[in-house]
Amino acid sequence: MSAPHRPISALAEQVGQTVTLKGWVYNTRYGKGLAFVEVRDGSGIVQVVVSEEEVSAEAWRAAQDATQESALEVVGTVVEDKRQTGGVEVRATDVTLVSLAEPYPITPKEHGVEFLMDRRHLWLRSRRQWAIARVRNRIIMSIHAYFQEDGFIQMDAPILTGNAVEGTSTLFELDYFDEPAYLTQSGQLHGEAMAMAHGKIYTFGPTFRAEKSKTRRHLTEFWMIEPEMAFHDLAMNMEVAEGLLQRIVRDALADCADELEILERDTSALEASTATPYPRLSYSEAVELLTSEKTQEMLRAEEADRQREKAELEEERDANAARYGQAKKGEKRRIDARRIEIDKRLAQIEEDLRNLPRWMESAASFEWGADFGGSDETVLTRHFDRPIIVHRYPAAVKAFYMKRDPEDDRLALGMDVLAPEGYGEIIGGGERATDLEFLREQVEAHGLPESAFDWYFDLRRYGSVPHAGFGLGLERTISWVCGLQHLREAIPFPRLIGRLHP
RNA sequence: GCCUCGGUAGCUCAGUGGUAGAGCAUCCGGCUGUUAACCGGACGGUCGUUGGUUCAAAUCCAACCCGGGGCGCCA
Repeated sequence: MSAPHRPISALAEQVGQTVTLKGWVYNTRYGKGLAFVEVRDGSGIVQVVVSEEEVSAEAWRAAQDATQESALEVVGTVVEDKRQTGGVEVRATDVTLVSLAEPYPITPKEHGVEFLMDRRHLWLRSRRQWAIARVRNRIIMSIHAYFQEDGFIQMDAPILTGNAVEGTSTLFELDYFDEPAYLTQSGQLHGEAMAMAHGKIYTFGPTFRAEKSKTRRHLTEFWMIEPEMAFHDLAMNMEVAEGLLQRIVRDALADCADELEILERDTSALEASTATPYPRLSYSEAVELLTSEKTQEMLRAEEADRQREKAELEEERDANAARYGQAKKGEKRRIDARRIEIDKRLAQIEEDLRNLPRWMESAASFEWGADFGGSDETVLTRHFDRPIIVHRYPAAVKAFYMKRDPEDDRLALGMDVLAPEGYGEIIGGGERATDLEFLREQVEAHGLPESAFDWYFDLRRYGSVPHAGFGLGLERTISWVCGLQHLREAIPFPRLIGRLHP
């Protein structure tokens, strides 16, 4: 039986004690008679110092052999050292190699997206991916806590379904004992049935969309949280959504400070989202803001900002290039690294400069009745420092089950929550129609097969009540909180068009 | 489906018609405290594929394959 070992995250409380660590080699550095081995164990990373004079020949050999990601068992003394992250290091008295790793493909240097995605199973070990997974876990727990503490019951909607909910999205079709079946694109309709049994429920499960989207905001398989509440109207629905996001951000800021620092997240940008209320704009108000001179001014200012930043970066790049020839090696590496950064940022600025005129055009020419495009949503959110709730959309652009606004029949009581900083729609939902005849008409008008909805119509026959709910996209929420550039980092094994492996 | 950018060493990239390059990784040697350690050396290439232009193609042209980003759609 092997010795009991301690998690690295607990070492700070064990200064002066002898401990046993089990983990993997994250990085190594060597001096004469001295080896520095960074060990990670899933809970954290610590530097182990191995001195040739202080350990056996076998242990010294093991430290020399330890390639990146080799598995190790280390016995040593915890020593305070303020230079280290975590404030401690371990002075080894014994090192045993559990397994020697072959040359590891993911080095501590830069890698491209395709290379890393092909090795996603290994990439998960990297510090940044580790931090994202921990924030994901924190967010999941916050969601459960928020609902559980408020009397919601977690229930599961089926993943295999016989019909498309909204009739618009492209679904993954499969063969179900010679019948066509689909992977669910939403658990909402079943959620409504469960809410009529329990009052307040939420589902937490995978969702599938077969759209051939190639953007940083789309996955073909993602996780969605869908609360559904009986005796709730649109205003109450907004309060639930707002409270949920507030809880998620508060918990992440309170409990994931280290992770967000690893991710270099600007947490001050998240602070505003811990305070409610979040601004509520009706669709019509949003259209007014979108087409306003204020929006044009904001976008012009943004364009000028980009131009200025572009000029500054180009100047810095040229200055670096000029002194590159005489620079020493270490300096050259710094310049190279900085140039990669500058080039990346410049590419983004070029893209923004191409996009901004189109955004201005799209915003200015927007006409009441249309659905917002991605850029319109982004433009709207730039006026605010926290999520905004847009409600009462034209019925024509929303799903068949939405309740109409009693004060304006052109409108549906739907709502979208748009995250700040360009993260877009993270919540979509609304108040559901309660009238059987209205729903029948809508199903027909949308060209959907009435037979598929017989059970759904029953919910309006037997005790139909006002009710509402929404869907929260987990990965989009994680991306926002973590400040990610792409949704694919927010889930352990992302499924995208052209990506089913590993 | 459309638009756009890209594919050069294991990795990240430079190389715009004239003998294929750098840093890192790997291996060897050096250095008692390193933080993407550093210093010296070695190893490492059908320049995505096919065809064309040319005395000569990584470089120019065409088609195709693969990937990034954007639009539409949406969480």
